[in-house]
Amino acid sequence: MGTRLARKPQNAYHHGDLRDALVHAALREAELGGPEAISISALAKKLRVSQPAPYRHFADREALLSAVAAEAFRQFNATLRDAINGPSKRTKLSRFAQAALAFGLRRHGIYRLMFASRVMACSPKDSELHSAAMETFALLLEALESPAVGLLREHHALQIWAALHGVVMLAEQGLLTGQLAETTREELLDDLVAQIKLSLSLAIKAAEKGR
Amino acid sequence: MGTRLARKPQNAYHHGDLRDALVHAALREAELGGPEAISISALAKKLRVSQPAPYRHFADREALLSAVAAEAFRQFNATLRDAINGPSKRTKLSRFAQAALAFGLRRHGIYRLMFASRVMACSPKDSELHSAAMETFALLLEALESPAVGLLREHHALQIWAALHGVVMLAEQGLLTGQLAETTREELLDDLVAQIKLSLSLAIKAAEKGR
DNA sequence: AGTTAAAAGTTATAGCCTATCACATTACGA
DNA sequence: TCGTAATGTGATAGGCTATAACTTTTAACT
Repeated sequence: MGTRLARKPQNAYHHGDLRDALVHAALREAELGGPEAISISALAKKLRVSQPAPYRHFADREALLSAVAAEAFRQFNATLRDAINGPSKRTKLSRFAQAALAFGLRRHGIYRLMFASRVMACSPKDSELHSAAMETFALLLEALESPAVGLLREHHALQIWAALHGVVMLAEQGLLTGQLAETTREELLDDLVAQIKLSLSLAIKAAEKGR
Repeated sequence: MGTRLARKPQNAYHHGDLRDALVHAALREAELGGPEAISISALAKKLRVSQPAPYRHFADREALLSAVAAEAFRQFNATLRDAINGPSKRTKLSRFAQAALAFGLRRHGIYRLMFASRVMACSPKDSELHSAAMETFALLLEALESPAVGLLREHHALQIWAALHGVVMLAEQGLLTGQLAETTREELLDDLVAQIKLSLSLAIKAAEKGR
């Protein structure tokens, strides 16, 4: 599927499915250059459409970025779901972590777009972006496989989430390239998961003793 | 010190210290709007200088951002150093973590600039930016107060660094505002520090047993 | 089927931004 | 003191976002 053709009308005037075509073309751009590589006018040119046409579908550039980020989150979620459900000797959480790291490094332009804070911060709670991101969190909770409930469970999920995100961000910036080789990254992650699992079990024991 | 005046020449033609003035004015802009709020021409206007003048001091916008990020790292480092050396009942590491989180949240525009990956990735190893960031890492190592040596020490430092960075990033994006209140953040951090300390001591014991 | 309003696309244009060119002025070392 | 490097200026090219006014389809209602 090369140029993402229109569905019904091949007539010159109406593109047919410009909105979708824009999102996917933008995703391809971001793949390499990150969010700042997305230019509305460049996309219009590439899709053989007049420069202001995209504004029929998106209020402004931010709105497009938001839609692209939402799509990226959906792909991210699909990957994570596969990792969780797929077979492995390791724990679900470990598979989740490795998959997230791999996604973040392999598709780092997109990953950066997903977490470009303005996009997340400016989009309202009911947006598709927000709900897609929430689903990611739900997947993490699922991967956690913890008997803990309520706040404790969420608390630990957040810790893992933060640590994971931090590793990806640092790895992308080459801050992990000091004396530490690339192989260290996966090791680092496994350590991290093991460590959090440990402290999680300790916390649960403490909580049980408490009540 | 309002407008960051020239040092010697008050004559209209030469500004005197335009480079420095640009960096600090840009830092003020980024304080609110992050890296994307920095516009060379806007800065030139604000400093009463012609629009192309900044290009005498910076090859392009990226170069300016890089210099600004370096200055931001220096301020970050100063804050962290104070936190480490200052008095507190808590551990050095805890103080370090709390200070880093506070900086990241209070000055989140700047923090985002510091870790805007293109800036870091594109700047060469010998740049002032890179060395400033390395000093941050050195401070973390100092705060760690661990008897561990070599790779193990660095390994744990990286884990903390990543987790900390992750928490800041997530907090900035409001991803921590679900059911979890703001007070949870500090708690989260302390848990995180405690947990890492724990696993660190375990790892050291294991290493000692190993040799 | 015919009319009409909404949806989706077009050309033209304004305004901001980056960046480069050629030229002017000042600072400072030989 | 003389000249060159450093620093600043006006002019200009080109890209991008965004809006306005106009045109062409689509499809919805009678």
